[in-house]
Amino acid sequence: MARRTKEEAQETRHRILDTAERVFLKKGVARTSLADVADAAGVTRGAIYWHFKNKADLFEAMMDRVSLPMEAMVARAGDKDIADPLAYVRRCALAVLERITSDPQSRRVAEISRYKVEYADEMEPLRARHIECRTECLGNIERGLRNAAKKGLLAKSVNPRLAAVGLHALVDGLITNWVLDTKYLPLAK
Amino acid sequence: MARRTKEEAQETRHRILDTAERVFLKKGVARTSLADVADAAGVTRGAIYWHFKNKADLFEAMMDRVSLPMEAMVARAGDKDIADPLAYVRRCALAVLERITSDPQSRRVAEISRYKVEYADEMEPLRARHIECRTECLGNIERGLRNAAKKGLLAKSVNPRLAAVGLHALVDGLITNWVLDTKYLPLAK
DNA sequence: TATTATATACATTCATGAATGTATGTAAAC
DNA sequence: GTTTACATACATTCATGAATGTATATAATA
Repeated sequence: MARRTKEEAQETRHRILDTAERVFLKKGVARTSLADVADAAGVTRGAIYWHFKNKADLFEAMMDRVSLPMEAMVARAGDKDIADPLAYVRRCALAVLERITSDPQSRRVAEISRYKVEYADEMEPLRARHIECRTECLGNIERGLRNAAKKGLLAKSVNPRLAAVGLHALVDGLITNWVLDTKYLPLAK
Repeated sequence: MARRTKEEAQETRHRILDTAERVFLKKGVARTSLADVADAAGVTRGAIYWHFKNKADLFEAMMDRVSLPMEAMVARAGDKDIADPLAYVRRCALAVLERITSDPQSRRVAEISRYKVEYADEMEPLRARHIECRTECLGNIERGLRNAAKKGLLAKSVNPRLAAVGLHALVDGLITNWVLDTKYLPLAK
């Protein structure tokens, strides 16, 4: 096929990513071949190999589209200059839940990352990245809670570390279980 | 090879299951072929196909070995004749965490079920079973909390349903994250 | 401005290597 | 003698990655 203009190329790239999301969700990452994605996207494998190195690379790009913004939000929870850190942490947690439940793309990706991919072999690096991200996230929450305690906004009896771990686990568990089927109804909190 | 006695056959069956655990954990379920499992277990694929229908069947049998006992324990949380239902629920949660952290087999299977398998295609039935099990588990916890409230052991301001969902999500999240790397330290609670 | 060169954005083809399920063989247990 | 508990062999079906083809956008040049 003829060469496309740069904008058209970006368009196909995004189409491939969108399609990968849907196919991965349906068949699981391991069982979908790049031919599956290509067919569903109306291109050939050649196009995919042009834009991405391999399936792991495609997967990573797909994840980054939604996880990077989320990470950015949580990243500021530990900032010193936030007036009410406790409220910020709370809003963070709620915002993440709200986003997952309202934005279909976020929901799809969350479901894929929890039920449709195996963190082994060539996906192993993703696992490392996941751990790293979580560690950072926990650190930010902990710092936020510590700041809150300093300002007298949080009882000093609570261990910031354990509270951070607990909150994180709770949110993570809620997402994991809500994504499983939407009748689980967590939005209340 | 020569025919084995019935006990020997059961032994092979268990060996296959044990081996599958380790190989699934290492390579992920989708990427391990039955030949991989057979080689590691010192048998041929013929043996596996004799004892199990296919990979999904093998996987299910492997899961059942550890999940069935756990389910049984939680199943009694809703019983009417328990003296302190709140304490029982609490002990249940702690027992599950204790088991996962102390029993290597439970830990392996937990890690597999969370990070090394994709719930899609022929594994889809497992997803349905997972949902069903969770629903039942939530129901039991909720009943337990409701019984506790009736006995005045629990403040009536807490919504039993939401509390059950929250507790379940918390435990689930803790397991999910502890299994990721053991330095996460949840045992405190 | 017209021409040319080159990098781009794919499509097509091919070689290779699994993985699966089944069918069949076989020797010992029962 | 028959069934059991496997091993072996085979046919079929993908999936991958690389190699190659090709037409055009774009930039450089004249």
